[in-house]
Formats: sequence, structure tokens, C-alpha cells
Amino acid sequence: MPRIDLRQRKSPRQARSTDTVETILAAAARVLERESLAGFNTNRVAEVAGVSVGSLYQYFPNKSALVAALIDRHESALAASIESCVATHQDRSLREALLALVDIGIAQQYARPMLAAALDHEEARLPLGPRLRDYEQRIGAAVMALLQRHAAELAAPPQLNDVQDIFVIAKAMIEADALAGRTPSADLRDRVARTLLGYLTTRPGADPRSASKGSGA
Amino acid sequence: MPRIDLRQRKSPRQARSTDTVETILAAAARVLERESLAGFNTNRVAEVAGVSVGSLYQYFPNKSALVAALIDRHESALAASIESCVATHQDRSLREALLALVDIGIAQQYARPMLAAALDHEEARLPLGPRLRDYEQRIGAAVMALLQRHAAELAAPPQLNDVQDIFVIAKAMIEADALAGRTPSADLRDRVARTLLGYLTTRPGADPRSASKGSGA
DNA sequence: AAATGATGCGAGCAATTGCTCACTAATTCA
DNA sequence: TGAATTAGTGAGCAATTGCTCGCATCATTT
Repeated sequence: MPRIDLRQRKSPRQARSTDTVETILAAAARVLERESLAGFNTNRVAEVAGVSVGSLYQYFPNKSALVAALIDRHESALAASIESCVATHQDRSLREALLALVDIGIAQQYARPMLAAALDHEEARLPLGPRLRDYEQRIGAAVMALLQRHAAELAAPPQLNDVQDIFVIAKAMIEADALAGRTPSADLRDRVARTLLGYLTTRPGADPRSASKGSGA
Repeated sequence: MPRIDLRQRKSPRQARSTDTVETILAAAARVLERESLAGFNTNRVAEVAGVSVGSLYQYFPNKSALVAALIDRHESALAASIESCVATHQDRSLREALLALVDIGIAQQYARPMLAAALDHEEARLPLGPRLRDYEQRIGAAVMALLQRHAAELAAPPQLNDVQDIFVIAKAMIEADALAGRTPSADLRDRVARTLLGYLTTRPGADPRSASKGSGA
């Protein structure tokens, strides 16, 4: 398995080659979401794209690079969305901002659930370059800024840990719903936001509120 | 890809064949956790097990059946642990019971993180039989019973939805930590438990608590 | 128009992988 | 003991897959 180099092999100079690259990436996404990783191979991608394998290998040094390119686009779009969202909701409440962030995640996952899940999984397995680190860092910074603006409402000063947890929790809940049923359940965003708020505003270590009316143990 | 039948091909009658099956499964687990899914093939499993491929195919009709068997064991053990835990903690507080459940998850994930993650992923992709549904149902029932015992402390009557969410949240948080660093971070269990409690005890739709003592925004 | 380079092609090689089958070895039964 | 059953073997087939390479076609520049 000589899969190491994830860089693009060469940049398209003419218009038609740009189209080719685009077509290939689109086909790669389709194959990945339809056949999952098992059926994802370069021959098939080329066939679906209506392009020869040779053309594919002119722009991508190997199969992994193809997936890496998809991940790069996906993550880049996500980072941009999140940054924009945090900026837009500067004056809104924490809850409103969180809801908006959750909506972004929902949109990304529900648009192409299988694709998103597949990319997600590959992201963990691939030796992703510094580009991805950069996206993650941008996302982390944006969310951190949001938390710091609302530090007063938080149970503890925001940590890097918190940002990661928030991300993991939201992603998992959304992905579970998206993969389970097609119809976006109406209360998903509320459930996620409620969980995140609970996480952020509950004091660590102690019972958050020991039953206002029910009998105490 | 003729992979459909996940049943065992034949049951071992003599003692030595039981050993063989055991050896094969152990090898399968090792290969799966070391080489991930990419390097997981029957020839390699047989080689690692010190057994010929032919022997392997006497007990497992195809590659998927091997993975299915591993998942079955994993899930069976988990269901048993959870049922036992819920029964043991009948008289404890909700928080204590949740912490105990989280500990079970941590133990399972941290024991062999890569293996657990790989099985997790395959579980979603494989056409798992009714056995798995049964385990899931047992787990769901146990957790539901726990929630109902503490219904008074909950923000809303426990739903099936809640059980699934709890599961997803805990699994994602633990898996993220387990895959990130080897050392089990000391506060993982508290973070997870806090999140779950927040989820369960926060009223849907409204701000959970707008800063009790700290200066208001 | 000719030259130069960019783009596209696809047969097919080398390697891998899932799995079979004809066979031998061990165990149990009569 | 010898037959019958169970267990184990491994060469190798058929299919797949990642990828290369020699060549044709198109675009741009001179």
C-alpha cells in the first residue's frame, strides 16, 4: 500500500482540465456515498466520471489523495460556515448562537449523510496534512471566541477541552439521527442544543439540581 | 461481493476444533485492531492464527461472518455488563448509576481502542441479524428501567429517544478520548456523566439556568 | 503552419484477496 | 481392528484493484 503522498499531482492550466478535475471529484463523492468505502476504487470513479483512469492519475497521485481532496473541501466549507456564523451571532444569546451552529452541522450531515459519514471515518485514518489542522484550529478558535463572549453564563472558564467535547457531542448526535432516518426529526436541533447547554452550564462534580419536587434519595 | 450469510458454518464437536475457532477469533481481533479494516483479510487472519485458510472457512462462511462473530461477542458482553450494573445500582442515586455505566463504556473502549472503533464502524455497515437487535433491546430496556426509577429527577418522562441519545453521546465522547491519547484522562467519566445529567435534567426549549451565583451577564 | 506543451486515453501489468477443493491427519465409534 | 466422522491443510483459481506507459488529441504560442 504505497499511499503517502496526498498532494495534487499537477494543477490544471486549461479550462477543460479544470472541468475534468471537478467531474472526477463529483464522481468520487457519488461513488463514496453510494458504495461506501468498500466499492470505492479508482476505476469505478473514472468510469462514473466518464473519464479514463489515466486522466484521474494525472491530477491525483493515488486513491487516498482523491479522498483527501474531498475531505479538504468539506472541512474548508465547514470552517468558513462556522466562522461566519459566530461572527453573525455576536450579539445574540449563547443559546441562539449554539442553535445556529447546530443548524450548520445538521445541514452538512443531512445534505449527504452517507458521504459525510464516510469522509468522517477516513479523516481519522488518513495522515492528513497541515491543511486539515488549520481548519480544525480555525473552527476551534471561532467556537472558543463564542464561549468567551458568554463566559459569565458558563459553569467554568472555557477550555480547549470544552470545544472538542462540544464538537464531538454535536457531531455524534446529528450523525446518529441522519443515518437512522431520512426525515430530519424536528426536535434534533433542540436536543443537541440542550445537551450542549447542559454540558456548558452544569457545575462539574456535583448533582446539577437534585430534584426540585421529587423525593431525595 | 457475495457476502450475505453471517451464520456459523458448522459447530465444533471436538475439543481441539473449539480451540481452533477460539484461536481464529483471537487472531481476527488482533489483525483488525492492528491493521484496521484495510489490512484485514482471511489469509492474514489464518496466518496470524497459525491455521490454514481452509480451517477458517470450515467455521465461517465468509469474511464478514468473522467480523460479525466478533461484534456478537463484544455486544453480548456489553449487554451483560450493563444489565448487571443497572441491577446492582438499584438503590443508588441517578448520578452514581450513570457514572457506573460510563465506567463500563470506558473499560470497553480503553481495553482495545482500535478494535472497539473498528467493530463499531462495521456494526453500522453489516446486515446484522436479529441477535444484535436483541442485545440492543436488552441494553435499551435496562437503561430505560434505570431512568424510570429516577423519573422524578428528570426534566421529562423518559423516552426511547433519550436512551439512544445517551448511548450515542457517551460512546462518542469516550471514543474520542480513547483514540486521541492512550492515557485515560482522569476527568473523562465526570465530563460524560455531567453531559448526560445535563441532557436528562434540563428542560427542553428554555435556558437551563441563567447563572446562579456568578455575576449575571 | 509548425512547434511545443497540456490534456486525455485505455489496454494491461503486478499484486492482492476471497474462497474452493482434493487431499491428509486425527478422533471417535463399531 | 477397521470403518466412519470430524478436523486441518495449502496450492491455486477467478476476480478485483491500484496504477503505469506509450500514444493520440487538443490548445497555445511562435
